[in-house]
Amino acid sequence: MDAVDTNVLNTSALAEPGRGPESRTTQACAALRQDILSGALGAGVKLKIDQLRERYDLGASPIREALSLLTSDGLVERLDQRGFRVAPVSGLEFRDILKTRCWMEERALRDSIAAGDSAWQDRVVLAYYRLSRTPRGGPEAGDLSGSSEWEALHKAFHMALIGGCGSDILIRFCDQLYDRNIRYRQLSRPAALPKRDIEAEHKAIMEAAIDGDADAAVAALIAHYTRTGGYLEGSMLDTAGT
Amino acid sequence: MDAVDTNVLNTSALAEPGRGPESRTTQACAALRQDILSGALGAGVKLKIDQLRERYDLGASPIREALSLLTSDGLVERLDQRGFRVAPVSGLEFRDILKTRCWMEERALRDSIAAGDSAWQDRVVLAYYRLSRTPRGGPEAGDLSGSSEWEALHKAFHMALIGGCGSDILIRFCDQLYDRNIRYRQLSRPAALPKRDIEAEHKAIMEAAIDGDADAAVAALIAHYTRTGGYLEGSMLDTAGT
DNA sequence: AAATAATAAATAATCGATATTATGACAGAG
DNA sequence: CTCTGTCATAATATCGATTATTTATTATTT
Repeated sequence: MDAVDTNVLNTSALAEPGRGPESRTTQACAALRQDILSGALGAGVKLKIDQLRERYDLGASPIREALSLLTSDGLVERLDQRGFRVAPVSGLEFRDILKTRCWMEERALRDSIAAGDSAWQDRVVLAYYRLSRTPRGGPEAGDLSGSSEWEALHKAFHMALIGGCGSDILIRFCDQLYDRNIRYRQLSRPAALPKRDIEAEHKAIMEAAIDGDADAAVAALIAHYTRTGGYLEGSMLDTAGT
Repeated sequence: MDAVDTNVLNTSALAEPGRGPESRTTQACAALRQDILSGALGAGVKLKIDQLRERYDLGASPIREALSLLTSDGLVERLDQRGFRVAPVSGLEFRDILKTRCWMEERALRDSIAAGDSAWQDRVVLAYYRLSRTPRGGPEAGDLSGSSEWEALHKAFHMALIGGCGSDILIRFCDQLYDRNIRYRQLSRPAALPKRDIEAEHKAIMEAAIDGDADAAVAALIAHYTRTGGYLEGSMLDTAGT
């Protein structure tokens, strides 16, 4: 029996020298994802092919294919015969994402802890360590590129936490929801950030998880999410731009 | 002038009836989904563009785009620079689907019952009624087209059950998993079917749900799924492509 | 003879151009 | 003054052909 690895589109900008040249479609997909998640392409914005063609210096085919790939991830909307646009945001969807995410990640985290795999523990610790020693480079720095490295490590940490649950499907769903959630965080970045000690929260989650204290780990994780959620909810504005 | 629009029943998430003509991409997507779910395109089979181009009498672009759309639903796998193939099956994945699906649908069903929306109840009753009076037309009939109508109604019934949960995200995930699961059912169709009274199981689920008895409804639903799962597990053969 | 390199065939990915469709302005009727 | 239908414009969706890459085959070398 071979463990079939399901397709993972979430390439975190890893350029491997030895194997495989990236197709233009893959490039376009990564670039578009990046720009949507970072907010460079705002919610609801119409994605005209020619415009994107010029922006990324690519042909129309790879662009279209990349947009198609992103639609099922909920980042792009496909209006039949009317082109593509960045998926719009709404308070309703945000609450749905938050709720579903908390619930799914709780399950995944509990399963991971229950499995108690030592390799999993190692990955969690390592991911935490990398994250903790990387400055966020957030609003005060203003540099998106520095911040994007932090973003990657942050995601890696959270994915490592749930990575031992044994369900590829659950992991993939959480991955999708993580990405969809990021956009909402970007919407009110300056407001919510400085007030909390996020690193301490991460540490609490990590330690409880490694200790095998599922209840504490889950509580810390949920608090981590809902707290962010609360901030965002306050400073959310429905920018349904056409 | 010769716009022959083959109106295909779109099992996908959002489809507005009465609206303009379908794009070729949408047609291709529906046709491919149908053929993959029905098993006409077996698991792991390589999906060569030219081959599909001839099969559906379409250009390469719509085909590629349709395949890209199906990728994120887990029905098609995209090997960078090496084309597409039907997602392979495995016992591991089957168990993952079954487990995750039971767990997610339990949640969705409980939420739907808790919400207690009367419009939701109506939809459930209606869906059940339609399903119950439609013959399965399964292995003995051998007619796939008749059976595909039953398939559509069966899915509609199960989606109606969880449709009142209030979470679009959860509904979509369940939808995806339902489709992914169908393929496994097709793999061992003759063996598992005749032994049970599936209609009675549906009735039990429906009645408990309408009565507001969440525990009973969930128990019946889970039994419904795991029973099928057990049969399949027995007659499963790992036809791994590579 | 086995392993490696070179070549040929097949197929995927991409581009440029065309046909189709939606969008928005405008004129004319009610 | 509002509504309705028509037409010009912009954008999408699609096709046919070209280019790049992988896979299979054959030839060459140790």
